[in-house]
Amino acid sequence: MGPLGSYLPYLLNRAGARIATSFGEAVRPLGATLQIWRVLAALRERDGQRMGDLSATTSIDVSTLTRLVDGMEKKALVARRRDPEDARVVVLHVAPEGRRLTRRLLPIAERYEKVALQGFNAEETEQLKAALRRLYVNMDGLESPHKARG
Amino acid sequence: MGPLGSYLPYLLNRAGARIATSFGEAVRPLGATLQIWRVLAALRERDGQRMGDLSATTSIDVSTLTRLVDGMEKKALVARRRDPEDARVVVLHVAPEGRRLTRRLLPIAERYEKVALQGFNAEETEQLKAALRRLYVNMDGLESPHKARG
DNA sequence: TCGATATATTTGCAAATGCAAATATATCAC
DNA sequence: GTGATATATTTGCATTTGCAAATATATCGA
Repeated sequence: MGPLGSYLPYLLNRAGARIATSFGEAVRPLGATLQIWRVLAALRERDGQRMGDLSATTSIDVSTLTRLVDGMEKKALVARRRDPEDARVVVLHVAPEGRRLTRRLLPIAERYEKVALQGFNAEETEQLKAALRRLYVNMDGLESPHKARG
Repeated sequence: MGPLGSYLPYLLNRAGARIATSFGEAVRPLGATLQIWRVLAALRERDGQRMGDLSATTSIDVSTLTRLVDGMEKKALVARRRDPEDARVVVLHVAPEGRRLTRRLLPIAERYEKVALQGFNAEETEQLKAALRRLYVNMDGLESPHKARG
């Protein structure tokens, strides 16, 4: 077995952590964080998601999400609404302030995409993304049984 | 722009976080953590590294590393030694208990490598690893100026 | 040798995280 | 309808994290 730098988990986690940290720094001046961006991006895709759905699509733990949304509500980025169909459910809607912030975050996200993938052509990019999705799914086989995720 | 799941930072960070968490769970029964494994793997590659070097090769912040090493010393996995050449420097050496643990962790690491890369052939695997290294380096271009890393 | 500056590590502290327990509501069996 | 069980969210709490300040040692220049 080779050095640490040849292990996939290391390479993957290292790259993932770095891009996350770096992105976080980039959006801080706008009063945002990586997690806020994820929630906004998820809601942009489909507004009015419930906490549980958001947790799944953003990969943010529900308990963390609760507190994150607390903060986002205070900033008027989103609004919680009780689902009238099922009062256990809370659905989240983007507020005007949230849409405004999303518009400002999008170019940053695009820039990150571009810089991170510098030197990758379209095919390589798609291959990489496909590999990352595949890998994520492969990990199902290792997840502890009781808390498998979507 | 597409949904969250088409953004590279998201895909990357998600996969990286998942493999890290999962690996962490797998080694917990042995009293280890992902970070402990990283330090041991780094020392296995080269024993007697200084804190700063270890921080760089493992991507663990030095302050975190200090506390991590505190714990590892208590478990007799490693031993700190003051460098006689330069008393500012602390070098870390694996202890017998640490070697023993490393031997038990190696097969787990190999298994993770295998399962995560299920369905990837040798070429695809190398492509992915190369892409992750390249990506990591690309991020240099976005890092905030004052704290660039090796 | 003394002071100034540089480098290496540790400590202080506050924020983020995630598990488990608590709470709230729903649904099912009877 | 009532109690038991299931589902959704929040809260409690302990751990992890990383930045910034503090400490320790080294080196350089006068």
